[in-house]
Amino acid sequence: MEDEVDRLVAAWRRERPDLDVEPLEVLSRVSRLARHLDRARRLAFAEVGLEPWEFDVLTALRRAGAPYQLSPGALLTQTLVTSGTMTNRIDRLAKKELVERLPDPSDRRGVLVRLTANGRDKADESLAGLLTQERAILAELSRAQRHELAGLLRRLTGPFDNVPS
Amino acid sequence: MEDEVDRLVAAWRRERPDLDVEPLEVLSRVSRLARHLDRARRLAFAEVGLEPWEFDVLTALRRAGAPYQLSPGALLTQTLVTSGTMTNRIDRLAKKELVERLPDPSDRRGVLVRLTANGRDKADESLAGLLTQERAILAELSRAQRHELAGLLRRLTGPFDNVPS
DNA sequence: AAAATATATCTCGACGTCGAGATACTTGCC
DNA sequence: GGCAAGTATCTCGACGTCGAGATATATTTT
Repeated sequence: MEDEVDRLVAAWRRERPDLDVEPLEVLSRVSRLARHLDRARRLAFAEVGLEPWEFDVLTALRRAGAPYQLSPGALLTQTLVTSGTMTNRIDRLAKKELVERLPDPSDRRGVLVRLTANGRDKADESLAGLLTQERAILAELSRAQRHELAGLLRRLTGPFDNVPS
Repeated sequence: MEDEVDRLVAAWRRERPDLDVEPLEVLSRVSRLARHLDRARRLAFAEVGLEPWEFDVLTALRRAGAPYQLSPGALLTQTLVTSGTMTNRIDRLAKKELVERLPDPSDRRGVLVRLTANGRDKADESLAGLLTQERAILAELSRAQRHELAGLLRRLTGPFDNVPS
């Protein structure tokens, strides 16, 4: 099946036959697919009354395991947002009583963000919904193909996730 | 090489062994990689004095071929933003004299957005820079692997790009 | 040919993100 | 111990996006 990137690449080959646009075959698809996924996730989470950004924060805490707490800094590296954004997110989640802020006992500069019981329920509930939706999207591929795809993507994300930047 | 998604998946398997989180192996990597790419692109374009969103619009017009014009609606489907956003983008690009708005002669509701000579130069210049950067990221993979990866991604983007939604 | 429906674009207020700088505490070095 | 450099978080103004509604024109229906 042809997609928008096939059309995009064909257009470049016509307009700029001097350039090798092969990299776009992979990376433009990644960007566009991510955008489609954002939209789809927004719809799925609306049923649970959550925004995608709320899901990202709540599930990062949920994954940490009991007592479901992390520093804002740890949340930054997991969610790939800036510090100002995270402060704002925590404020809003605290106002909805899905998380609470505690002083870090081992570092007085620091803070710990902890999931409330309510927040934990939301996290569990929304994860199940997300997985159902993602399974439908991935039904296009066989199990072996999904594994292959995951492996190839890991080679690209690895360098980003492992530099200190 | 392990990445953040490997850690994420391992954490879920520990916390929620009852759930099958295999879909995350693919789709979380897509979302995270897209976010890394956004950041990298922002840096690359800054050298040319462009924002990523400006690149997206200018190159869509450039690809259309002479006379380098498209309707706002056509730009919407290519860039995956909403109509209000596109109006705003065109306004700002017009103020910088990279594009101009013309009435559509065949539909008086419509408008055509056309690249100026200046805008065309910017588009060409920034595309070359982007490709250089993307080639570096993709150097992790062999030519055959890149082709394989592009093919698998196409199976996922195809359904999104071909529904009338 | 009038009415109803559909389409293309724009308007505008609400919202989330960014990012540079500020603050407060900690760590390493002399 | 005291000072310099480093680190964690927060503050806040600027900016871009969203999305529902408004407007104008096209197309279809009766």
